[in-house]
Amino acid sequence: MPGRPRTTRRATHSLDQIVDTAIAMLDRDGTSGLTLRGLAAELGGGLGSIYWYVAGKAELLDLACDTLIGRALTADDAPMPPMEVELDTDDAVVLEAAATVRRISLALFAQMDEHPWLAAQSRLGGADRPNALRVWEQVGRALAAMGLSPRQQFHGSTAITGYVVGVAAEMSAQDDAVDPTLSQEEQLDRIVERWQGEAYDDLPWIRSMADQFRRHDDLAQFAAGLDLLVLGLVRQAVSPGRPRRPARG
Amino acid sequence: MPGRPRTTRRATHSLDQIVDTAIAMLDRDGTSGLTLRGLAAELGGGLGSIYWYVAGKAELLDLACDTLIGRALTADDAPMPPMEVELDTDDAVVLEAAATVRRISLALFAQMDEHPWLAAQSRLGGADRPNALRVWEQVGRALAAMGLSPRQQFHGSTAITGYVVGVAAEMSAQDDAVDPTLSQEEQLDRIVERWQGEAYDDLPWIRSMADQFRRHDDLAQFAAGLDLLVLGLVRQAVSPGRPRRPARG
DNA sequence: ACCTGAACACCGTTCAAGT
DNA sequence: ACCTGAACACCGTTCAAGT
Repeated sequence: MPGRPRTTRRATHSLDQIVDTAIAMLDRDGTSGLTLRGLAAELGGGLGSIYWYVAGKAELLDLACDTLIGRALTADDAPMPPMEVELDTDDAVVLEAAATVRRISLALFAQMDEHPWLAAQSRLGGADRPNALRVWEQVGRALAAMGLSPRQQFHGSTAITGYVVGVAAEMSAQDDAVDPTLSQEEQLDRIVERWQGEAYDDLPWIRSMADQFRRHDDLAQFAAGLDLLVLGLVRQAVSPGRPRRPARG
Repeated sequence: MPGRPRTTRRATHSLDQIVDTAIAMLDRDGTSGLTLRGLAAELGGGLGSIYWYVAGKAELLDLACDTLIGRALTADDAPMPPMEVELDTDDAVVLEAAATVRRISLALFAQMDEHPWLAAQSRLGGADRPNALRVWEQVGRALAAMGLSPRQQFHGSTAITGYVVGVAAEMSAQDDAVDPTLSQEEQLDRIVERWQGEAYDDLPWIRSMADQFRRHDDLAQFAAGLDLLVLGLVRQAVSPGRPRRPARG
């Protein structure tokens, strides 16, 4: 790994500028559309100079991902749809922890919704992604505050992070699959049309979902499954017959 | 899309052979290690002949993925860890549907565990993946049999499929991140060691998970989160105040 | 300390030519 | 109908040479 610039004396680039431009290119052209040559051209510099700032394309992608995950960590404007399931407890600490898990997950989803290439790149585990680790930390702390056992904390944190990345990736891939020149409306029509073909004759359930699919909302869909997980975690936390959570602090 | 071979008269290749060899290469070398030149060499033929069977690398990957998903659909040897949560209902139809969702999910996970490149490629939605669509269909039918509303079926099916792909992808990525020449034991040690470094000084929760992580089991971890989702779906199905599910048949 | 661009070793894809 | 391999248009990465 090359050194990061300590002084900006003669630099015409900066790491931040490179990463920001890379993110803009990724948003426009997708992961395979990000090219080091293209990036150099966009930056108005030579191809090789990028290598003074990052070790290669993989590290550049790591940085781009972690930058956006970092924005999710500090975002306070992520949409927060109301919970549709009853958590069925009045334990304020548990409820607050559940709200924290929801808030982080929804903020992550908002970034992955805005940047359709992100979910597929998001190894939230794995080192050299400091902000991803911070996501894990915050989810884990919330589950600990709920009073879950260490084992439940461990399993619960991977369930939440896996769910977020997986559902976002599926949704992003679905959007990629259709002609992007069409309107949102027409894309949905095109897919539902395909479901009427004879290839789907033995997939009646998918066909029956045409109505749901036509008026579906990615955010509501994401939140619905998330809340199933949150509900399950809260049930574990308040289930009788288990030792109470330790006092905080 | 080129035609598929109707006769095998003079063919030295077949589509099945190409896909199977590609899967073997993917297992050995990963997604970026699968090369059309390498594949041609392994098949003992020319580079161009592959293009008579598949339109390109993307279609080859689609076929490889869908082949393995198809194996998950017919597998009856996938490990089935017992449920650790109480479903708290004796409705036989609901319990059977829950078992079906669990069985499909665990069979998919088994494939993704065995083929670490699979999860990252798995757009389960999206057409031109017939077996993936069949997974969706089967999960959806089970949720319908539970008596969930169409909206709950729709949200539930994306939650399950998203969870499976997401958790499997995270676990596969984690395994990639460490030196594969080391033993399983040593890889875990290496990661936990890193957690003791000062970079993790403000990530105390992650550090506290060292014990859990050292003796973790991917399958148990996957099943634990899956069961949270299944529990949530069953709660929705049996919650009072909703119209009963229609009789079957 | 930071930048440049030619050079290298690869890719996936195409296609005229074969059998 | 099926196969071949040279040719093309790209990649990411390296590195000697610049300022």
